[in-house]
Amino acid sequence: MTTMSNRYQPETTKNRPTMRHVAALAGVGIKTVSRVMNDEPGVSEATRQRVLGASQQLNYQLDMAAGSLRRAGRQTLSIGLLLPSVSNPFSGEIHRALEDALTARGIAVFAASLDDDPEREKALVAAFLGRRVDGLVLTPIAKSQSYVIPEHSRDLPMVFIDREPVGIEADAVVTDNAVGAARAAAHLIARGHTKLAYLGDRTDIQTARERRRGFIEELGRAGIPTSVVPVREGLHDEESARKAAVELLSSEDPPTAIFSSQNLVTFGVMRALKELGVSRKVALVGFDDFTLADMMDPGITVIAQHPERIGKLAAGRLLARIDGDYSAPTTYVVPTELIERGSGELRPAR
Amino acid sequence: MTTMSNRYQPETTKNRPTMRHVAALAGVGIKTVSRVMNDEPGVSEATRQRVLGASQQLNYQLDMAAGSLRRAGRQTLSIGLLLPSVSNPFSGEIHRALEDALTARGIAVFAASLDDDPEREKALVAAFLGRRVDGLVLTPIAKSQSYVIPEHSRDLPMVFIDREPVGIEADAVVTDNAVGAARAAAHLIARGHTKLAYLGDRTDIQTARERRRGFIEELGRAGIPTSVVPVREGLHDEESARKAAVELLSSEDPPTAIFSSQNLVTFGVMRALKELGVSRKVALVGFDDFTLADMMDPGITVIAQHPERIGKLAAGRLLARIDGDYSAPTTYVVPTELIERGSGELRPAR
DNA sequence: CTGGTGCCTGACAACGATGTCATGCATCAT
DNA sequence: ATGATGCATGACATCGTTGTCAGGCACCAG
Repeated sequence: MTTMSNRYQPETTKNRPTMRHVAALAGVGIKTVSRVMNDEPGVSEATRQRVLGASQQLNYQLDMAAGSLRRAGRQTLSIGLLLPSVSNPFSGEIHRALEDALTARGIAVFAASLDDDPEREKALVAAFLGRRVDGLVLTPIAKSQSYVIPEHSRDLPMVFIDREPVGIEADAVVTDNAVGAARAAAHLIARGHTKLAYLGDRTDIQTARERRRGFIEELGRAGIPTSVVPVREGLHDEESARKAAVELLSSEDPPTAIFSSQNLVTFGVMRALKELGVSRKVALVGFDDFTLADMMDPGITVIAQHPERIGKLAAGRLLARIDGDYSAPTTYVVPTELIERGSGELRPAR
Repeated sequence: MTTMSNRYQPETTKNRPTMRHVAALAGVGIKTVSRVMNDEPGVSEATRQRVLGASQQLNYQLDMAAGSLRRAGRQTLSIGLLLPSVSNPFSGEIHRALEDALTARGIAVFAASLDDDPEREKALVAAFLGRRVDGLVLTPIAKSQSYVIPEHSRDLPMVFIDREPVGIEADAVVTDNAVGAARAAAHLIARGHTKLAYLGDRTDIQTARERRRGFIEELGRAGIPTSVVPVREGLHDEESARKAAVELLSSEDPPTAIFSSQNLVTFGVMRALKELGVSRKVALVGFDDFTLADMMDPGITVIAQHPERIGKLAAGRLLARIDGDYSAPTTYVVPTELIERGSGELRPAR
């Protein structure tokens, strides 16, 4: 019987109410509803209240996707964030700092993990782009980021974090890896060490290479022959690092100090030192801080990064680009901090 | 002169190419482009190749938001995830497990932190809803989640994690808090302890209350008068936990075993024990596992939760709901695991 | 009373895509 | 030759919203 009568009564249906439903209930045009929902001027207070009432009654909510389809500038108020892994504490800190800066502006964050997989990097970026994000914050892992050049030249805001991109000129926020590693070396040398060893991550990771470079160069500056310095690389997990450290420490001329380029490697070295009973004899400085480092015995001296600063800076750059900053791309370098806790202050046994 | 001629040449403009651009370049209708982009049948191979070529030349990418506006079911292939904090390792693990299950289906994840703020919970849920997510995974913190009833009754897939929702019947995936805490108590009692203490988080947190209940009830079952058991609550950070523990241990009749209900509390207790030099005298079992727990001296015995299982289960439920499972809401309980590392196996000093 | 000035308001097209449906063409059986 | 069949294709309406623009009404000055 009633063909049209209840067409706009979403309470009965399972469908979300739209502006038309609200407009019908309030007895106004949909454009007026749009004006009220967007706090635009030009609506009488009486009408405003009626619309607000109807919208609450129907539990109406603006569809941002539909809106941004038509709206000038087409912003979706969402950005894509690509991290090594969302379960990595370092990434988590960056994520959090970014989020804080962006939610203040009503921007939501798509987060995804790339697991050192270059293919995944491209696929996830494509997934973000398909969702029309207003910007990207990426930890690059693929050999080149030139695949995003088309988007970048269309002025899609884009900031790379932790590692600098290759094949594209874009903003980046990175840790001062080389300087941090050099500081670790200098710290150990100043404590009398001459037999230092470097234990590092896979060499295809830019930051790992930078850390090695900084460490080795500092040894060179101190006059230590760098060609004989033990360098063990390709360590990507705790166990391989532990083995490498045990091997090194059991050699005939073991190092008196170790620098580990990354958390998991540091953990592996700590295990090796404990296993061999030399935690208080062999010095250790690790790159990157970690929870409970001060509770170890001895406390672990580290070169601390500042993920929250990286996140905050990246968010700032991204927002500036979103707001129309067209200045030349820049790389921002966040300094590290050496935190003394004991393990790095051990002196070489005579 | 040429008014329309270069209207569809996005290479020259800063605008994203649309289907019309691709269609114009390939010399076909936009519906054909749509068919090709969506792998729909009914397109000759020759046409297909031509469209694919044009789309690659223009670097075209489907606009999912526009598509889902019209598409049946209106799926956006994105979900909202609300966590205590994205920088919290426990949350990170859940996030990661969820992501893995969802990206396999092409679903992207909006992640946000709520920082124990009930207002933020509502605001963030609203932000997700405005973006037309296909589902929600929420860690409830507000007193009641009845505010999402409208969405829930519109069949928006929704799974609560870590804590059960209040004021709404919906799927939930939680840790077996009471049983885990009881197991900790039983473990300590079996080692001869009769003077146990409980150090816990804020009592407005459901999981904290459950853990206390489980712990205390187990003491009761063992015949220990529960009214005199020291219970210190409202500890939300390391420092307050440390102070509480020092105070407790310095009292005239100190406990011989401590159960801490949460990581930060465990850390605080560890500090207190170390400070007072009783790490090897007072037993400790902490709820929730943490990195390097086995590297402490002694290793810290914990009731481990399984965040990855929670995430995986939650993802499974969400996908099932998205796929049209209309069965009654259920609460899934993930069991805990006691991991012996030393601190929980210490016996009371005679 | 008339014309001008604002303020509210809604009709309509458009955003970029997909669902529906009609059309054209080649192929095939009769 | 004729009608039926099936495939490939595109015109058009539509999704929920916003930009544009024109119309209506009240109010004021002359």
